[in-house]
Amino acid sequence: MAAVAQRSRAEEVGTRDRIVAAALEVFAQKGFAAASTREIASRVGVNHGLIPYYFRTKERLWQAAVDLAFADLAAELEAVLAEGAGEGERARAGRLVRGYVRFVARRPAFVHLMHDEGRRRGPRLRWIVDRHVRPLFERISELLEAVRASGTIGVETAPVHFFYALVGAAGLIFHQAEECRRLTGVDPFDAEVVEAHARLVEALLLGPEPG
Amino acid sequence: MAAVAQRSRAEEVGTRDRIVAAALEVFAQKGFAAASTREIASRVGVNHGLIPYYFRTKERLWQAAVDLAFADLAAELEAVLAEGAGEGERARAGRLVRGYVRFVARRPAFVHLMHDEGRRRGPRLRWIVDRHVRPLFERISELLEAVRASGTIGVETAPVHFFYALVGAAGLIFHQAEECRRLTGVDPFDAEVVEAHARLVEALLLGPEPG
DNA sequence: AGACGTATAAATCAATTGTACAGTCGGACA
DNA sequence: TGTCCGACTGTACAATTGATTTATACGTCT
Repeated sequence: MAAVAQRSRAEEVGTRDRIVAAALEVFAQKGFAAASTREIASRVGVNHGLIPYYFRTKERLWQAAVDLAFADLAAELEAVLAEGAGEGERARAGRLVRGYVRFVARRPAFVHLMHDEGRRRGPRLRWIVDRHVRPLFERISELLEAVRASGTIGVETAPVHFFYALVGAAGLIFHQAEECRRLTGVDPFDAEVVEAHARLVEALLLGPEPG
Repeated sequence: MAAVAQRSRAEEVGTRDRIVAAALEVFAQKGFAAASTREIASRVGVNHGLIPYYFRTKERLWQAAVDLAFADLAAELEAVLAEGAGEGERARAGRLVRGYVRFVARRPAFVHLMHDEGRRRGPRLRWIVDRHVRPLFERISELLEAVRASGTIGVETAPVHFFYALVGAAGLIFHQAEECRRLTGVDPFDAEVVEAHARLVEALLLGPEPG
């Protein structure tokens, strides 16, 4: 029942999971269309025939990779909001924003994936929005709405603007990290740079902390 | 010397230019790797052998398309800043931000291109940064710096953060327009939505207009 | 009118891709 | 010990790709 691989029981990770992890990296780097299942298999060091074997199609492999990325994000946000339980809305929103910035800095594959898929109509967009993005959007919108009600932010703007302004301001520097390095010499993934960006995005979106 | 096409001199546009324009669309939609020169040629209605004939390689065609996109942006920003000549730094920066938002709404191909190429090291990134992005970055940084000096914005943050926060907040909703539609039902390219987004981004980055 | 060069088309090539398939190996269980 | 089944490999195939080459048609200049 354990379904341990024949090859060497020393590796507890399981070939399938390693394929998914590699797929996330490659899909993030190249985008869905340009990513090749052969490269993914080659990174794991297995035969490329294993991909149709485990996942049937490239698309299903992609779904598994996306599930992995979003599970990671959900865990991060959960933890961040749990830490701030009992605090005011502004403080919790601040935690959320900073937590999101740190997350995309730690897992740039997530931003790459979203920037790749969010722009093309098709079954993959439908799948990712309905399964992953919508719950996230509603959760974040709720919180932003609460902060807005407390008066820090201008009143007349629809939540969708805040959402994309937040996600865009938070993520682009990491999505285009290579450009940023070439352009300014700054490495966005440097710990201090990440923190500076987190503080800036928080300040831009939520205004100065009261008190 | 006029090099008018043989086929029908009625179309003054020239096959080559029409290929470049189509290439910009296709590269923006699919990304460099996934875009096929055959589809580009097919959109124009010419044989795909014409692309190596005019441009030698796919990469050079891409460069021509990028030049076209940035020429468009430069003209827009030039016009916007000319309009605001003589105004204060805050007002000019406001014009710039709103102008940029309107531009990416009008020419989403620009954002798509940048989001695609800004993330991968390689000759295309070097080319686009050195040729197009750096002048833009310096121009915008200058203006933001001037505004910052006037005190509206927090002092301790490096320009690179503002730059990517601005570009990200301004562009993402248009880059991921399909996602936005699916997620919220809102069409980002609707004129009123564009204006609302422009106002929001201006307010977030530059603070309330003094006076 | 004839030569020439440019613009376009058609056919072709080698490389890469996702997927299908047939086989091999090794442990579990009888 | 022998059979079975899941994990894995290697090969093959059709489709698509960027690029090369060859052929054709038209305008221009002499």
